Amino acid sequence: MGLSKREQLLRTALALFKKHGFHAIGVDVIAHRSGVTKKTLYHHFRSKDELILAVLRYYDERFRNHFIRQVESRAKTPLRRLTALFDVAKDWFNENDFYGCLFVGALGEFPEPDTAIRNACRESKNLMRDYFRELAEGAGASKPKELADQLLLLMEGAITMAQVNHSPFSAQQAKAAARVLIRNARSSAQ
Amino acid sequence: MGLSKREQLLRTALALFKKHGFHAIGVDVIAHRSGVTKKTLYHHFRSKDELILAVLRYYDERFRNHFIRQVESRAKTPLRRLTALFDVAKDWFNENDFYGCLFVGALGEFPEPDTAIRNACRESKNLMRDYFRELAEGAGASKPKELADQLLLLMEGAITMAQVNHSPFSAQQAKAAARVLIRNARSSAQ
DNA sequence: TTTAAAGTATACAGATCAGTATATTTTAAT
DNA sequence: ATTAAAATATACTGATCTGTATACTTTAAA
Repeated sequence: MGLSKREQLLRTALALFKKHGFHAIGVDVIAHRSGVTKKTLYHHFRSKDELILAVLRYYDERFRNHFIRQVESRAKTPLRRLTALFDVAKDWFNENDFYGCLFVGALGEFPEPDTAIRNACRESKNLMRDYFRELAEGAGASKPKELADQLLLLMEGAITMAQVNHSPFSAQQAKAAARVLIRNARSSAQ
Repeated sequence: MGLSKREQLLRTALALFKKHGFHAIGVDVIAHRSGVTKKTLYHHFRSKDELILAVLRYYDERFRNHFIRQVESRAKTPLRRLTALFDVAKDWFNENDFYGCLFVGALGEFPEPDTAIRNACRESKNLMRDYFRELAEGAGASKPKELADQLLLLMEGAITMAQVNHSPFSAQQAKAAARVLIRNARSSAQ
């Protein structure tokens, strides 16, 4: 047996939202392309907003897990992993279905503050930041939180510019900048 | 006499697109809130897409001019201006109608490559990058283009994180990182 | 003062939007 | 085999979407 209907709906909606955004995609096309009726969609999700939220959570966990796993397999020390972040990002930017950060897209389409959708986006970035901080500590940075936040800015900037230029080159630029920031943070540690 | 109808439409549409994005805002509400009929809207713009494009161009020129003017008035040497970029960004993040970068929002909603809308977004970022490069050269960086691109990554990252956290603090984090990158680029110049 | 452009008011077309209703069929566990 | 949940097919509501049509009025320049 294949995927559950719920999982099928989440996957289809994710692919469509990634490419076209949220308001441009209707529930009809999501149901149809999932091989499911609209009634079934509304059986699993009370509303389109709830589906969107479920998609964000679904994607958040899978993406971050995959990203971190890639980093961990590619480099074996916290110091090396700090730069490997940008190698993994480069692979991501090269994927066919890369259309920028889904969460940033959601923030741009749902302005109401303190809503479930916006909070999910912030939480996702926070969890990634936590991983950066863990690595920065392990790498012996003098102020690991500051270094992690700076590297996160480079990462987010690289994501944006990869989308703008339809090129993964920003990942290399960010990696070069990251090396400077890391060296600086470690030398001030002495 | 007040603004021309065309200008009024551009301003209204800009404010609405900035907050809600593009697909979530209909031409009816734009016309109505401009105090204009839909017929008049379609007299000035052939389609909604053309209105969107006009809004992007309108905003691009005004925003960049304003941004650069602020930088130039706040600091008087290229070196100081390189860090002043992030002070001006902080003011921007503090504005009531700050909802992230309009162009990044457009990229998230219009996936079709090589379209007028996407090209306008890329062009806008290119022009800002050119200004960064001009400053980096004037500041005596060893590789001014590289420094400028790195600072642009920090800037874009700061914009994203300001929206995520609804806080201008990312501007200060980016400024601190920028200082390190600038110092490094100037010391390797010797 | 004539005249053409720009504007208004209003309604409409045809499509699509989110979400619901009805009635039937499949599925899976007891 | 029975039964309840899950799914189907289909149609519908009422709203909203982009874009157009018709008929009338204002505006501003020649």
